[in-house]
Amino acid sequence: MTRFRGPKGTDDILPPASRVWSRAELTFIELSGTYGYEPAITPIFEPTELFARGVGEATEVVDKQMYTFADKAGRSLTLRPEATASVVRAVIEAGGVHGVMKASYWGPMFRYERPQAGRKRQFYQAGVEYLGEGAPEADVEVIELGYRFLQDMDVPEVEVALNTIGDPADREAYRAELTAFLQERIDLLSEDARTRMELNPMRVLDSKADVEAVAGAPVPIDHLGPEAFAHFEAVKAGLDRLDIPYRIEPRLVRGLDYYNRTVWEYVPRRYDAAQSAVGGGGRYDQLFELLGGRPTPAVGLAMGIDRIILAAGGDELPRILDLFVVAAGPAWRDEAFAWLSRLRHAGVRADMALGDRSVKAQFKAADRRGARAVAVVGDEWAAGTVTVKDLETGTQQVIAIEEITAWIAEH
RNA sequence: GUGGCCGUAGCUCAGUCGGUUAGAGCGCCGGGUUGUGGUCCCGGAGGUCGCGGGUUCGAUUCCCGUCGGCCACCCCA
Repeated sequence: MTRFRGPKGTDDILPPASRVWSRAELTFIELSGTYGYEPAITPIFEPTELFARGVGEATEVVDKQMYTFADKAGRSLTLRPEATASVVRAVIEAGGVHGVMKASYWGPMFRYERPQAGRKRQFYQAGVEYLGEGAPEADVEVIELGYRFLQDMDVPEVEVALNTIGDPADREAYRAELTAFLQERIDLLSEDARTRMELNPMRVLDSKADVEAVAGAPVPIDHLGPEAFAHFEAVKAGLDRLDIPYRIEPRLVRGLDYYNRTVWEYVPRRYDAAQSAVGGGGRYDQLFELLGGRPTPAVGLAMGIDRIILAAGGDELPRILDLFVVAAGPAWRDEAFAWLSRLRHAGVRADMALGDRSVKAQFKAADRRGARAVAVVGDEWAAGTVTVKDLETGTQQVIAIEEITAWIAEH
């Protein structure tokens, strides 16, 4: 009998390690809720064409990283490599944005790549999309939200790498200038860079193989039209007012074609893996039109949950149980189990060890299962009392059964 | 997709210059006589030495393939 294994590049996240993931999900939902975002739940697969057009034919993601398959009717479908295209498609389909819409999402994404630490074929992103708002404060708000999320997740020393790539009209002139520059140095460029020069010359700027060749290259931030320039100035001023530290990174361009103006990434300084960005985002004012909708300004971000958990480091897991019920002997098991049920109905996070186990073994289980306290059901039950012990301090006392929730609240 | 390193208990790893009973630490289970964890002591369970093939009297050890992991490039969250 061959043992099964999970597919290459996938991770199983089991208890108790999944506690950290639950915490990340709850934290994100809570935080984005505070900023007024509500969940958008869209399919995990879409017509292949949506990503080809939305994300961009010339991007690596579309070119070679998609999980594409045909369904039984012969339709070409693709497991989503990112969520923005789906959310925008869904909103257009529902009639577009009237006023603004603030959507959040959480879930698995899929890219066919050679796996590495922090780079899985199925990975998890949490993100928000601020739709229908062109004001620079929207960019500021979204950047701040991602930054706060990383703080709440205890990722140390996060830096915001910030740039602007201007508007499409700004880029036409710039593109010609950049291409000319690259043409002069074509001998110094890597093979990758040469082919990329044709399709998407801006992407050569952040190629690690070409840092030297590209050192003096013209950069989009120096080729902004007046509106894009003013927008970027406002974004910077807004970040300053909110005390969000950032660093201008003129060569940051990002690999998804739909971005314009503001783009950024979050880079934790102490997380020195190659896959260093734990989140990123940008403005994408042309995407709605590109996908057949009305012109709608928008800005959004995506946070890489796998990488955030890696970057936060392996600290100890939180305790998840308020109370562990211990039966003083086999005679007390039924009573204890019934009481456990009542405790749970009352909202106490409680558990007990089942089966015939010694008191000692039950205490041990309480500790290992992450309980903060133990309650012993035994002879004192007849007097309407239980013995409770705080496992963190080691103190113990006898209390009335109905006082248990109050006691838990105090400990 | 390219190049490199690696794959022995649940985890981290040692080991066999090819030889018959494969080890440690941690973890897990039990015990140290009465109903008390996290420390200590004792005992126990647990291994197709990733998988397939080849060489050999004999392979976990050598060779090839394959699958998986890691690292760099690449890509991006």
